[in-house]
Amino acid sequence: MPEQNATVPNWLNPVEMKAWRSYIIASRRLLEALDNDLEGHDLSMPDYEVLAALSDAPDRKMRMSELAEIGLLSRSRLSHRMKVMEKAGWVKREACPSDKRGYFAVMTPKGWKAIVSAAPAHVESVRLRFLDHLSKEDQASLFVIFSRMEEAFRGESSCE
Amino acid sequence: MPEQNATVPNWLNPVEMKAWRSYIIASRRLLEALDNDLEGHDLSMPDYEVLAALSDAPDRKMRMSELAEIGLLSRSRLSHRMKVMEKAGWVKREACPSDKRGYFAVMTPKGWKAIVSAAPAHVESVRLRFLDHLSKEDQASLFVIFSRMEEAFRGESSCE
DNA sequence: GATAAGTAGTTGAAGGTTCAACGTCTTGGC
DNA sequence: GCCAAGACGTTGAACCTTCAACTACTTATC
Repeated sequence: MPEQNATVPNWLNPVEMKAWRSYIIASRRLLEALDNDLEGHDLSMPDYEVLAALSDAPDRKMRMSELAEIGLLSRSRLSHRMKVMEKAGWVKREACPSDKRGYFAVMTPKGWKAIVSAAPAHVESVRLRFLDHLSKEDQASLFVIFSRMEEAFRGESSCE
Repeated sequence: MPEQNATVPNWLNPVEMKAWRSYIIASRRLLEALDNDLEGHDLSMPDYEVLAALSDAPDRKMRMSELAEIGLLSRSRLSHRMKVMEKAGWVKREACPSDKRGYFAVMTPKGWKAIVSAAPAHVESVRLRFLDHLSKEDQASLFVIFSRMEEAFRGESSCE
C-alpha cells in the first residue's frame, strides 16, 4: 500500500488487514473450489443456482426477471445463459399469457435429472469447503454479520 | 432443492442454509460494490491488486509469476491483463537478467500516481462495505475462520 | 555435456460477461 | 382513448477469462 496523506487516509491496521486479506483470499478460493467440484456434473455455479431456483418454484417455472433476481444475475446475462441451457436441454422458454412482454423459464425433465444428480455432491461440497470450518456458533454469527452486510447493499444491486 | 435419497444426502438444515445463503449473497455484493467504488479511478479490483502488490515490492517491481500468485490470477490472465495495463502506461515489462525466461513487471510513475490516488478511497470502501459491519471480536473470529478455510485450500489452487 | 523433464511466460481461440441500444408491451396521467 | 414513461427480455459488440498449445530457457540426471 502506498503512503499518502492528503486528507490523512485511515489505513487498515494489522488486525483489519488480516481479517480482510484472509476473507478475500478464502472467499475466492471457495468459489473456485465449488465451481470445480460442480464441473464433474457439467454445471457452473450460476447454472446450478438457476436450476436450483427453478426446481423449488411451483411447476418448476419462473419468470425470467424473478429468476435473474434470485440467481444474482443481470437480465442480460441470464438471457445469454438461457440460450446455452436451452440448447443443453435443461430448460425451455414459454411465453407468459398475462404479460405479453414476459417469458417463463421452465425446467425440463432433463434439467430436473441434471440437478437431482448434481445436488447431493454440491451440498456435500458446501459442507466440506465451508460449513465444516464453522461451529454452530460460528454459523449463527456469520449469519448475523453477513445478513447485516447484505442489508446494507439492498437497493444498490448492480444486477438490476 | 430437489429431494432424493440414493445415499441419503444430508441436506442443509435451516441454520446452515441461512448461513450459507447470507454468506454467498453478501460476498458477491461486496465484490460488486468494491469494483464499482473503484470504477471512478478507472481500475478494476484485479488491476488494483496488481498495482498494490507492485507498490509494496522492492523497487516496485516483481516477477510475473510472483505477482500472479499474490494477485490470485492465473499466469495467462496476468499476461493478458499486463498488456492492457502496459498500454495504459501503469506498468512495463523488463527482462530478468538472471533467468532469461523470466520478466519483471515494473510499476511506472504513472502507475504509482494511479494507485496513490485510488488507494484512500478503496480502503475507505473496504471499511464501509466490510469492516464497519464487524466488531473487533468479529474481525478476530473472521480471521480465524477464513484462515482455516484458506489453509484447507492450500495446494489445490487452480490459478496455478 | 546431452538429454529429459520441468518452469516462465505468451498466445489465440472459444466461451462468458457487460453494456448500451432496441422492440415490445404495460401502466399511469390526463 | 392517448401518450409518455417505464418494465420485460433480447441482441450484438466489446471486453475479459480460460484453456490448451507453444517457445524459450533452466534444472536434474546420467
